Amino acid sequence: MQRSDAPLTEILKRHGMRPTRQRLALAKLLFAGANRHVSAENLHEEALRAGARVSLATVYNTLNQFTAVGLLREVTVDSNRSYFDTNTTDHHHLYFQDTGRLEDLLPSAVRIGRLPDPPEGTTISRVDLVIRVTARPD
Amino acid sequence: MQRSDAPLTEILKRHGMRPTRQRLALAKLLFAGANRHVSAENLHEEALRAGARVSLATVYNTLNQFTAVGLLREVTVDSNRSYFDTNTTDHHHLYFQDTGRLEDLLPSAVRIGRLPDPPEGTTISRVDLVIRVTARPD
DNA sequence: CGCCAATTTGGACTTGTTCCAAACTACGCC
DNA sequence: GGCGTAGTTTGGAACAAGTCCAAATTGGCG
Repeated sequence: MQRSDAPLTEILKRHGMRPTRQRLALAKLLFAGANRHVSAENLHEEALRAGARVSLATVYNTLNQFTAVGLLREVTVDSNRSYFDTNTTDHHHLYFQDTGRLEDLLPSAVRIGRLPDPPEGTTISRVDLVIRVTARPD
Repeated sequence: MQRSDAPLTEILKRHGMRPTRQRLALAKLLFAGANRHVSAENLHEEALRAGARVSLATVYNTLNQFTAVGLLREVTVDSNRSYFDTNTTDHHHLYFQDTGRLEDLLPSAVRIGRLPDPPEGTTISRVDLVIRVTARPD
């Protein structure tokens, strides 16, 4: 936390969270570079490897809090593990079923021509499109 | 199993499964009427209510087997529960986040204009589109 | 009918995630 | 700078969905 986590600190504060050591460490891993997709276990290991002392429970808490305030988006591609995406803008996903890798697709890569109107009394909260690919057998 | 499960028996045989009492009971619930979306717990309860003695383990086995042979399709909309869809043709889903209800969308209801080419060495195995709706706050 | 491989089953187990009560810490206040 | 307190973290227990397993059962063929 020595140098220039000022922006991260600001982001946390702006969303009503105290900039604790743990949250800053995780935020740094999540938001320092390019967009990423992480699972809780996954991020926990990475944090430990990076020397941050954070419990798995806190990683779960933090991922959920970040998601609640819109810093992350949950992606549902695997029915027994949650993934979180640092890219919260409108886009789609490419999922490599063999490896579990998840990749963003620019919204421009997919054109969704028409959507049905949502049923009476409901609004569309989100449209998720996932292209699942496997290694070509050959 | 008294009357006319012949077609169901046939379907099971055709897919290399013995038409056991349990599989016939589950198949009847799944394929007797309109298309449906079920979870394991869900189908298990229903089977018990209908008087079929089936263990939860068998429900899991059967759903997985049916999926493996293409009688069912797994739908991933909730990261901590699996849903199975009796409609295995090309279509999309409407998901009511408040209630967990899942509904089919005819392929004609959504037009996907363009898909990206799959990465080198991979083939698209499936394209899943889920429209998530919530009760309109008002 | 009798046999054998396929199937079912209850219960133990695993894995992902949440809960909880106790310990810790950020931060506004004097 | 210390203090108090509400917010946070934590390890471990608890939970839930799903799989595994070895023993018991059963479908189908000869």
